[in-house]
Formats: sequence, structure tokens, C-alpha cells
Amino acid sequence: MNIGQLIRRGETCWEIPPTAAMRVPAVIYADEGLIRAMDPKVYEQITNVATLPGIVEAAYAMPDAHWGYGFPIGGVAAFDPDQGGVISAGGVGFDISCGVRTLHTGLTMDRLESDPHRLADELYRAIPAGVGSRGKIHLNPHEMTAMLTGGARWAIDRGFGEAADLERIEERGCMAGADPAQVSARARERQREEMGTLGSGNHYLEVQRVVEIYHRPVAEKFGLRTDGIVITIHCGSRGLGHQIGTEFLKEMAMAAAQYKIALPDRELACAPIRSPLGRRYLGAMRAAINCALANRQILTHLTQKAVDTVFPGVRLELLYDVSHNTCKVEHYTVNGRKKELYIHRKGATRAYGPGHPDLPEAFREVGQPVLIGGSMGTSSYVLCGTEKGANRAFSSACHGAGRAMSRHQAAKQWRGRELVDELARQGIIIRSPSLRGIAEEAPLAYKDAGAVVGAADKAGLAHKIARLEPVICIKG
DNA sequence: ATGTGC
Repeated sequence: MNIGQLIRRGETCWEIPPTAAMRVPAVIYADEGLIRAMDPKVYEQITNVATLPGIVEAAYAMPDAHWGYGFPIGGVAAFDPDQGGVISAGGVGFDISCGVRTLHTGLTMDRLESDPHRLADELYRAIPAGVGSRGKIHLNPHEMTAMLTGGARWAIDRGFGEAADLERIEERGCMAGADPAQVSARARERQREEMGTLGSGNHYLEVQRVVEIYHRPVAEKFGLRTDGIVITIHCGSRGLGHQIGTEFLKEMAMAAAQYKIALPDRELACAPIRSPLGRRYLGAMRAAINCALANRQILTHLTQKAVDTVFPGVRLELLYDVSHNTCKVEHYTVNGRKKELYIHRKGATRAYGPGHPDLPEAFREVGQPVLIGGSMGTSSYVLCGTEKGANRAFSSACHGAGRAMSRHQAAKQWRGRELVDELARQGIIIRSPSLRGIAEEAPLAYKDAGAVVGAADKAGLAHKIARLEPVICIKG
């Protein structure tokens, strides 16, 4: 991105003042290196987002931002229904409620390092991964509706995991306001055999070692200590979320004229929050959030069983579960007035600061754990929400490393087998059904997660707490 | 992201 187009507001804050149809400025949080390397399409896309009706404060891009469908991935935008604010399926993303959960194992590296391959084999056997992967849990129509309403709570009621986990999931495991009636037969059919599956692309299950602590008191609160072993699951709402996204994008594109919304880009298709279509999408999207929460809960159960085989008696405990593709109703003070806003986070993680009433007791004092996945074979990070983050980007932070090149480009440049061998030399075990998928996920096809997280920290979006390194990676 | 692509 051309740095000359931006006004520098601070070391990690860049502004594009409103011009032409923009209703608000656009703001990018990143350091100079990340800005220079950032896809120029992010500039185009956030300035387009800034033209949408009812947008509040600014259109934001996180340090890992890259080109996406309509909205950039790594984008945040808040809309006020009182000002004609809109909801956009492209502002949430195709993989609705894609997210990350990290589980404590209570193990330390010395117990794992003697034979990590055994755990890798058990996990790879237990976790269905890859394009079109299917699970053993098949939902009948009644159970499908119950799942779409109940989320992780439904999963726990069916015996997948522990009730104590619920406190450690956004929305306490169950997204209110889901409307399963808005989830089409086709979306349900696609999901029928996909509960408890990882999917493909950048989705993974990783066994990780805590290697660095940046802030000991908060790390203690989060239960993280050097050489501790955690397991992180990154996945979303599979075929169901994708189908909902596809259907509503189409419907919103067709309805734009009816709602008299001028779109600088067709891909920004949206509907007023207070319209029948807007309400229907919200109901369907919330059902998809429950699908993702239930999916990660079932995967946790499968992970527990695999861990049990290798380490009998070890009980996984959830640190936290965050989503990074959502639209949520949240309250913020704007120009001195308390407002109810619809916060779109697409490839952006909610990052509530200390004292937020929606946080579980365990974290209320320190702030929300913000789980940031790295690219395959590289570090992941745990951050913590900040109080001032509420005035930066509506309590949002980055979501990962962010792609630096396209899948196609990456597949041309690397060979899956060579990457697996190279990572093995670094002591990282990769298990995947797809060597092409591995090539597409080559570490160098992504930005440096350390730089992204460093910029998020400097910008005050969230503070660095710990760094994790992969030991075993089950890749979709 | 995705029964990968109109």
C-alpha cells in the first residue's frame, strides 16, 4: 500500500480522511512495514465500507488485513440502526463464527517429547479433517434445529464436553436470537454429517508449547506457564455457514436497489438492520454461530478422547473460545451517548477489556483472552483485551497472521512434501490429508504473526501475554 | 472459507 495516501496518527495508526461518498474516515492499525506490505485493495475496500449507511466512527482494518469478499479480512465496522445502519453478509464472511479455542492439558513438554508421534496419530485418527470431511454424528431434522438454537450448550447436553466449559465461551456457548427457520434445507443438508469436523484451508488442531510469557500476572490468570502444553482448535461453521453466506449475499445483492443503498462495490451487498431481510440474516447468522460453537465443542470432546488414549486421566480444560467472523450487538459510548451498535468483525477478534460485564468472573479483572493463530509451523499468541480498546476499534484485535499471497500462488511456489519434511526437522509434526493444502498454507504465504501481534499490542488493541510454538499440527 | 471454480 502506498504510504503517501495515509495520514499518520501515531506509530501504529493511519487514517484516510473522508472523501466523496465516505461517511466516516477509514483507519488502519499497523506498523510502517505492515502498511507498506499490505495489499492496496485493503485501502479500496475499507474506504468503500466507510460509505455504507449508518456506519459509526470509522471503518477499521487490523494489522493482518488483506483482501476479502467486499469487506477486507481483518475488517471492523459498527452500524447504528437508528441511523439507517446496515448488516452485510460480506462483512461477516463466508465461514460464519470461524474461531479459535485453546484447551489446557495440564501436561508439560517433558511428558510429550518422548513420543509426540503417538499423540499425533491418535489425534489425526480422531479428528475428521479436509475438504468435505464427515463425522460420525449425523443430525436428524429435530436435532439440527436444537443444535442451531443451543450451540455449545446443546453439545454439552448431548454429552460432548463439560458444563464448566460454557463459562469460557463467548455468549456462554449459546448465541441468543438464532432463528433456525431462516436456515435453508440445503444449508442443513450440507451440515448433516459435518458436525465435529475440522474442514480445510487454514483450519487446524494444534498441540502447542508455551515458550514465552510477556506478562506474568495475566498469564497466571489465564493458566499459562512456560513449557505448558495446550491444544488449540481453529475452525468454523463448515458447509452450513458457507451456504447461509452464499444465499444471503445473493439475496442482499438483489435487494440493494429496493432499499436504495448505493453500493460502490456489488460485493458490499447489505440490508438495513431494521428490515425483514436484515432480521432474517441476523437470525440465520446467529444459528450459524451456534453451529460453529457446537462444532468446536464436539471437536473438543473428540480431542479429549484421543488425549485420554495416550495420557490416561488427563482432563482438558477450556481456556477460552473466541469467534472472529461475526456481527454482534454491543454497547458503546459514541459522542457521549450510549448506543446499541451492530459490530461486524470479519477476521477480527473481539477483545473486551478489564471490567467488561460480559466477561466470565475469571477474566473480568484482567480482560478477555484474545487467541491469535499463527501460520502453519509458526508461533501463535495469546493476548488480552484492553480498556482503551473500546475507543480504538470497538474492542477488536487482529485474528491471525493474515495471508501475504494467494493460495494459487503458494501452491505454485512450494511442495507439500518438502514443507512437511522441513517442519519435521524443526521438531514440528504435520498430519494432513492434503499435500496441496499444505503447500497453500506454507508459512511464508502468510505475514509474520509476530509483527501483526506486535502492532496490535503497540496500537493498544490487545496486549501480548504469551507465545506458543507448535509441536503437532493436524491440518485440514 | 467452500460438496474449492458462472
